[in-house]
Amino acid sequence: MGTEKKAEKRFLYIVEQIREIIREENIQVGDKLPSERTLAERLQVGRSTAREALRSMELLGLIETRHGEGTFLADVKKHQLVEVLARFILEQPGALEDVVETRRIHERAAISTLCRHERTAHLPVWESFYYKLDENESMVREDIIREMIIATNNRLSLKIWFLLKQYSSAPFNEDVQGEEVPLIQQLLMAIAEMKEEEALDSYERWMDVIE
Amino acid sequence: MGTEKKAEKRFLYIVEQIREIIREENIQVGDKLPSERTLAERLQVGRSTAREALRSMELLGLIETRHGEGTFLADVKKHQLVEVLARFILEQPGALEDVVETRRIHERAAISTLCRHERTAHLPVWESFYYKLDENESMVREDIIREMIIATNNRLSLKIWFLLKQYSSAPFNEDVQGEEVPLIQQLLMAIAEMKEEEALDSYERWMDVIE
DNA sequence: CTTAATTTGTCCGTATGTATG
DNA sequence: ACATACATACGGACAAATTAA
Repeated sequence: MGTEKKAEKRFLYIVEQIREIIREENIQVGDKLPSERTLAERLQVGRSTAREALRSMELLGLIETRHGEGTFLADVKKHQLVEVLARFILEQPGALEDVVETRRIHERAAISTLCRHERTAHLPVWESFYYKLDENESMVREDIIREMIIATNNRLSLKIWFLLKQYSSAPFNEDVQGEEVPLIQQLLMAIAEMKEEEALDSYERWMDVIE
Repeated sequence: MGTEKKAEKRFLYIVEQIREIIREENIQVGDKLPSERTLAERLQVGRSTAREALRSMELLGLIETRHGEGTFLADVKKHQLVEVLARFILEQPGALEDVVETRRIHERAAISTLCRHERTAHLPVWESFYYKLDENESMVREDIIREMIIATNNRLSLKIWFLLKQYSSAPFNEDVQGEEVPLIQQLLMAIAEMKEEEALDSYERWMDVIE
């Protein structure tokens, strides 16, 4: 009753159960999870089994364990999984291109969405970006694109983008450089004017420059 | 020498070690890894510790373990991490709309890509679909769209789409019904003629009908 | 079909290092 | 300094599944 789900793997089931506990107890980011022994007892499994589930979640960056202190719900931005998985992915030919292309899919989609709605096309952020670029203020690429995806209000797309960004070799966390400035300004202007095609075109030329 | 990396966490270090073994022994996708006991002995750790590392890798989709049989190197393209992350995201309110929209993002991107390349725009599959629809043969929606994404040759996008499809409420596995037929035919025709805008427009109207 | 060996799945007891009060 | 709570780690034991003889 209630817990009748059939999971092929037990520890995957435990991961599910821990997720449920997090939800039921309304555990927020940074909060402490029940201890290993408590979890094991509550879920009616051995400590090793509970530990295997916890370790898996840790490698994914979902939780954070501190020796002698406890287990805590992690901020997703910890992304410990990235370094581990990136190495695996990079060893496979052709995979990196897929990652970059998929990242771009989400970026293009965000730009299209912005251009198609009055509200998102005229957010004060875009003007603010425009003037910062004009005044040669230091700006990071990923901040601009992140704002765009955030504005679309699709958190899943944002999450996927955030993940793919880490796999991308592109220097996304670097400052905007010389010849990019006018291209980004064109992009911002096109969004404000709701000219979708022009915006996407500026975007493509921007990407051609930095990669 | 060689293994002088300082890992805060032991099991992360073990994950690295296992990776090295995979590389050194030239273990290919589908091949069997050394048994847990062998690994533990080779890496000078307890079996529990080795298991925690293996389980972490399993949750990431890097390996596959079969009870009583052994541990095998998995195809990384399975990308189980997306699935795990997605489940966490889905608990947030409004997530379902995000899923549907994100799924559409990948579908639109595929259609755009198809229209922009001679090779993908003129695949025999599209003609075959067209005539099947004409002759009122039974066709499933997801088969058509899946073929489109496969044709773009972006396996990551395909994986994400496949995942999102499962969470979508849309009856994607059902047969194509009456009024959809002409819309899909328009879509297929537009792809063959490489008319991107027309194709996307047909796609939107198709989606409006079924959801 | 039976049996034995191998391997993963699970649990427990014990010992140790670390953080907190 | 001490006690408590917790994660870390090891190794043994047995169950369950698979494979091969």
